[in-house]
Amino acid sequence: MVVLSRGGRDAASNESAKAADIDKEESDALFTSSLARGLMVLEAFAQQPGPMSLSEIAGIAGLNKSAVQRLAHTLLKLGYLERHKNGLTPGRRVLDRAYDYLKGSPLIRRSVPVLANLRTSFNERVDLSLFDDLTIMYVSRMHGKPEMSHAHLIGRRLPTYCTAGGRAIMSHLPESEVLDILERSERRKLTSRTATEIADILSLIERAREDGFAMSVEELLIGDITVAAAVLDAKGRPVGAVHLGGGTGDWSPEEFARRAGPLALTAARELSGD
Amino acid sequence: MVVLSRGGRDAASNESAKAADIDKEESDALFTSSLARGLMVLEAFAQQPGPMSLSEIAGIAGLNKSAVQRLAHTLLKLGYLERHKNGLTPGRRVLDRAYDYLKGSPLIRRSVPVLANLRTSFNERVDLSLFDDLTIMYVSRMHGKPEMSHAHLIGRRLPTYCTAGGRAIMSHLPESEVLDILERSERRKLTSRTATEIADILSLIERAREDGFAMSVEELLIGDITVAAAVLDAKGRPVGAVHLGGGTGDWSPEEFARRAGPLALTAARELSGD
DNA sequence: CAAATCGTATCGATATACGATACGAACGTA
DNA sequence: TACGTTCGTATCGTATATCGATACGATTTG
Repeated sequence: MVVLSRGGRDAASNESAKAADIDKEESDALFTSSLARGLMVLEAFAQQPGPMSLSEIAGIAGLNKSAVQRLAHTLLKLGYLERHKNGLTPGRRVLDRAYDYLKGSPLIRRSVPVLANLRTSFNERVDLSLFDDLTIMYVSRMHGKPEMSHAHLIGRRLPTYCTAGGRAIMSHLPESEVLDILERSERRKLTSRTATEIADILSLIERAREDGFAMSVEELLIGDITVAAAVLDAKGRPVGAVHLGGGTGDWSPEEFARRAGPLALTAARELSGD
Repeated sequence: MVVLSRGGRDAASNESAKAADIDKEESDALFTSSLARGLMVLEAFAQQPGPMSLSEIAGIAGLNKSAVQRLAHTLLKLGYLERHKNGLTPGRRVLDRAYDYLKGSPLIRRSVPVLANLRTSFNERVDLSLFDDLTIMYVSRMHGKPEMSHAHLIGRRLPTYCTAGGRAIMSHLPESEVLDILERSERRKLTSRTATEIADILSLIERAREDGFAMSVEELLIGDITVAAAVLDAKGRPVGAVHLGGGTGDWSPEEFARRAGPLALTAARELSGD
């Protein structure tokens, strides 16, 4: 019997917890729940970034105190947790694992020179994101003008439905899959200009399909304008996007699209076809 | 009984495996070895970044095939591993955990504007690293001139003994601790100019103690020159370093020290004392 | 000073992870 | 075509490692 309380599971993964998943896991002889529970302890810090006590972790992860005691003890010893004065925090070891991921990814490896060149020819923010269902995850950033670098950390996730990158990606997906994503997305207005109606988003995606790149003007952050083009794998499936970002103070949307769009598209094509 | 084969343990952690650790772990009722074994599966990718089969993982991690089958199955389901055509690779979930770490760290949070300003006033590479015994780990980078950005990824570790940051950090440690670090370090010549003799390194550290910052000229990479100052916690213990890097084509070591040294020191002080 | 909460330690029961084994598919070679 | 290897996957009886209730001293809080 695999004991995975609903609360803990939902807390851990925001998207992949469809209704059927739980049934699957319950009848899964190969599933090692000790490992899953240990990871739940780490995942608790997604909900509360700061230091936490064992009981707090237990509450968020949906585990009893004894389990958290043992699992945290183990993670502490292995460096995946660290002891601070106010409680436990994630440990530096997690960055080692992230490094392994980045180092092992051919896409990310190849992207370094391409993005660096892109930043040379266009002195603005350059990002690479990976497609992951309802979110896109930022994995690489080359800063443009320092005044525009609001803290974007590696591993940050943003919604697929309202980002330029997400829409560029969706423009390479079949309609049914796009609708599935949009319907499952919690489409909130992050700014007053965020497109949240499915019809509106579909027409923006259609536009992106024609242009080869997508644009988002102040939909995530006032003052920010982003253009993005999708990176495809060998089979033509979108796996990520190249983003170029600038400030509305420096650019009109039309100018930005004219200048940045083709650059993003070229770079994305260069990275495509692993 | 905690079954942790020597090979697997060593593979996983390069520094914290002192002789006593194994005895400790053997008589540790709280240690959850299933969790540890699961993490060993992930840690295998530190040795071989690319896609691996179950057997390959088993070989590197020092686990039998059945264990890897179950653990990998679990990690796969949770997103910590991904399936590629040639085998398994780390999954995007590991980047989520890294994000939690970065987001939860007050030092890293505070460093973003400071490093951005630093890059404004000094148009070269700016890094933040964290001290971790024999290595320092890079956690933040602001790129300078694109032509100088060789791929430095988040989570990369470099030796403490031969980096400017490491020596800046050691200049704030008691002599006994410095000697301990130097003696346990495998001091190799990474370039012809790498300082490897303990006496030489100690005098460089002494120099750093006087100046407030350390310098490393082509000790890691020919053509590269780095200056760094240590970031201290509230108790005055070094926790990391601010690095400024430039090219030997653009700077003489003396010029670079005169210009970059004080900037690194100021930034490091600004980040100190949490 | 009492109550709550912290981290830590102990321990018996049993659910759980273990690992040997088997099987079909895919691949490369003879 | 046939064979040998290695892959991923599935099964299962057993031993034990994990479980979770419980207890304790130290701190903190009201």
